[in-house]
Amino acid sequence: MKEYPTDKRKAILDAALTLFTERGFHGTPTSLIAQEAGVATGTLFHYFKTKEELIAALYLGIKKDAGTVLRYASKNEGGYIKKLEDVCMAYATWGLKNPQKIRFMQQFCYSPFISEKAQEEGISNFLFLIDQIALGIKEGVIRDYPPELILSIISSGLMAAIDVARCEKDPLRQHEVLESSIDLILHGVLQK
Amino acid sequence: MKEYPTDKRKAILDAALTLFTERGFHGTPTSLIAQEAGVATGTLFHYFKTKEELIAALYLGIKKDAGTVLRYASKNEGGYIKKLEDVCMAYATWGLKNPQKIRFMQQFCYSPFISEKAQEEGISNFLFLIDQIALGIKEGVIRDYPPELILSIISSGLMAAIDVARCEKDPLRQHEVLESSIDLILHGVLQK
Amino acid sequence: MKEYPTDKRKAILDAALTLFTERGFHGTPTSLIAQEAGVATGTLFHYFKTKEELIAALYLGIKKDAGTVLRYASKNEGGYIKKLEDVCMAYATWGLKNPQKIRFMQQFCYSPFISEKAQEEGISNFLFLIDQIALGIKEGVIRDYPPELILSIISSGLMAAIDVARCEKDPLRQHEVLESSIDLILHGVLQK
Amino acid sequence: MKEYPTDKRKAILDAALTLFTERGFHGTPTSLIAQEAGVATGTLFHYFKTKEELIAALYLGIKKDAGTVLRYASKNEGGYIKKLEDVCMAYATWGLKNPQKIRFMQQFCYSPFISEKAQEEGISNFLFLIDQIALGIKEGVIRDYPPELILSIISSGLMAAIDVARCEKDPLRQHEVLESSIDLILHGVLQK
DNA sequence: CATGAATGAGCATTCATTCAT
DNA sequence: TATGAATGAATGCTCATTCAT
Repeated sequence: MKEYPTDKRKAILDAALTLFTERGFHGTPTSLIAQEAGVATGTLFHYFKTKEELIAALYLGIKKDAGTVLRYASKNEGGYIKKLEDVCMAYATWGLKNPQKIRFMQQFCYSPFISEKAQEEGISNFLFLIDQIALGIKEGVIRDYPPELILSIISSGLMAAIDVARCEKDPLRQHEVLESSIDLILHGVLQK
Repeated sequence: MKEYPTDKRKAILDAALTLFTERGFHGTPTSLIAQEAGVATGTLFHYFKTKEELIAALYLGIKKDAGTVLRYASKNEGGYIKKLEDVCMAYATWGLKNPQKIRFMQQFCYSPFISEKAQEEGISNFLFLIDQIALGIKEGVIRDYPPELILSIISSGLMAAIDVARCEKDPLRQHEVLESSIDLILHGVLQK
Repeated sequence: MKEYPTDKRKAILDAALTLFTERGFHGTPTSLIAQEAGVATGTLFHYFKTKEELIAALYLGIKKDAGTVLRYASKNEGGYIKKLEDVCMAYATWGLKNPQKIRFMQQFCYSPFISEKAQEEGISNFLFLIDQIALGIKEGVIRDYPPELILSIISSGLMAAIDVARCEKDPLRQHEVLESSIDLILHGVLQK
Repeated sequence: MKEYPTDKRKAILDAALTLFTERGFHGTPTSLIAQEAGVATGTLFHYFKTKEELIAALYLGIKKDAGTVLRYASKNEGGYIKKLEDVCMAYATWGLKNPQKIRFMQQFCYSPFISEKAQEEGISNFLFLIDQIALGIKEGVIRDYPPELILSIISSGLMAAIDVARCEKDPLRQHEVLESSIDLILHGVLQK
């Protein structure tokens, strides 16, 4: 399905992202979103039939963003391990630069506000990583454990890493934290 | 009846835990909590001045629970590594057996509903682990990285492990998943 | 300040005035006001952010009403004393014809429900009378006492007069009471 | 009916007076009154069956207080006019020294919270003044107007005077204001 | 497409009052 | 007498959503 991004539609999504991360889903009235976006309350419901639909759209957009980053990074040159590291670093860096998006995902990935359909649709962006990991196992580069488990552990580790890195002010130190984290995480996952 | 004087406070907390995890914070009216707990709505506010205070009490109680489990496990016999494994397994097992408590923490640890004070108070139960990890580093058993980072990665990994394990029906399989996870996580953290 | 009197806004104010005087501020639920005004509860809060704001609006509106009556009467032809009598009679007559507005002011002028700001804003409508009294003193028509004190005594006397007059059924008798009262009050204030 | 004032009963009345004048009737929960009085919530309802009964008791007590002051002053030596002045000054002075009681009466004399019965019972303390005024008229000392009207104007004038006097800090100035006021008020009421 | 006034169900919280102890 | 935990009806206010313009 194609989307026709309008100024207003984007303004609403942007305002919603900021407000949701600052105040939570239920702490953010649609009227406030509309106001911050500079549109009328009715307009919001013109673009999104429901508040939940707005949430879902935001969720899927962010997941797609993240997926794009991952896919792009996985096309880098280099051996399997190098590529795996690059993918992790790309994801972590993206998360560090988009704190609102990360916070949004952290806040809502477990919440009942995200419908199952949206949940699954969001996950679909990451399924290709499962295949990559399965390949790594077959090639003897990655330890032989269920690929889904490995992916889960890696991604949750990266989320934690982003949180820790965000506590640092200095960008250099932030990068160091991410590198350390990726070393710690992958060291547990790789053979040898 | 007389032997077990109704602990209304506990009944409220229990009902709240179940309902919050099922329906989310804002999806759960206080009236419903009171009803499920078998008390009047006013009674709820007699024990908890505010809905938020109820949340905080729940949060802290669960954190304390988890802390107790950890502390108890860390007194086991055995070498440093064995103890670390035991602690991880104890925590993961507790999480698996208390899915509501884990879900609650997952849902609310990032949410704005938890005040900073409660947040910090909750974390305090885990600070002793930082010291343990620092000790491990000094003894050359654990890789030389910031202890806070290591703790973050371990605990987020365990949370992910619990999620994956919960997808399995067979308790044996569940245990296997936890063991695999702990292997994956600690392998990255330990020397050699 | 501009006002945009809407049908609904006015209906709410009218209903509130009646109900507040009949049942008191706290004895009047906003839901009842809305119902009597023929609007939804939400509509009331669309026009008045708060129940207190509704009160304040009512209070200021009535004060403004009264001020208008006074200013209009003070433009009458005639000597100073005649004008003073006219102003008093105009005010008392207005009060007698608008019993709800008078009762409202009596009930709420001392109450903590009226914010200080509203209080002062309300009084501002009457400040010009102070100047008039000061002028009378300078011209030797009014006895030499603090103008504020004289105004206080006159206006409280008029309020009492209205109360007494209201006990009469016959409009003629009511008017007589007012004339008697004004005679009694001004006789104490005027020279000679 | 006799009253058996207990420590607690008095403590409750005192606390109630202070709180009612500070926060209004409905702004003052019985629980707060009990707390300030240093008794349990149940105890308040032991002495006063109802919050309204407490109000009424307070109201009648204050009215009785005021009545006592008036009766006492009306027994002074001196001619009719001197006695009238004394009574007015005694009342005004009492009001100035008991601001809470005055404020309470101002707040509640028009409010629907005071039952008619209590209202009438309260007024009964002042009926003897009507007779006094009627006597004054018969003797040609007071102008020939309805005694109830004259009493209303005098007492409302005194209330206004108290309000104005309370704005002064210096007790001497306060007394001056009261004397001025009584002069202004009675000058309008007395013959020649 | 855009608006924003209007809606009314729903919710957190309060508080007078009761009653078992 | 005195207590204070318990009650639950009542209330101010919110907010997602609609719809006439």
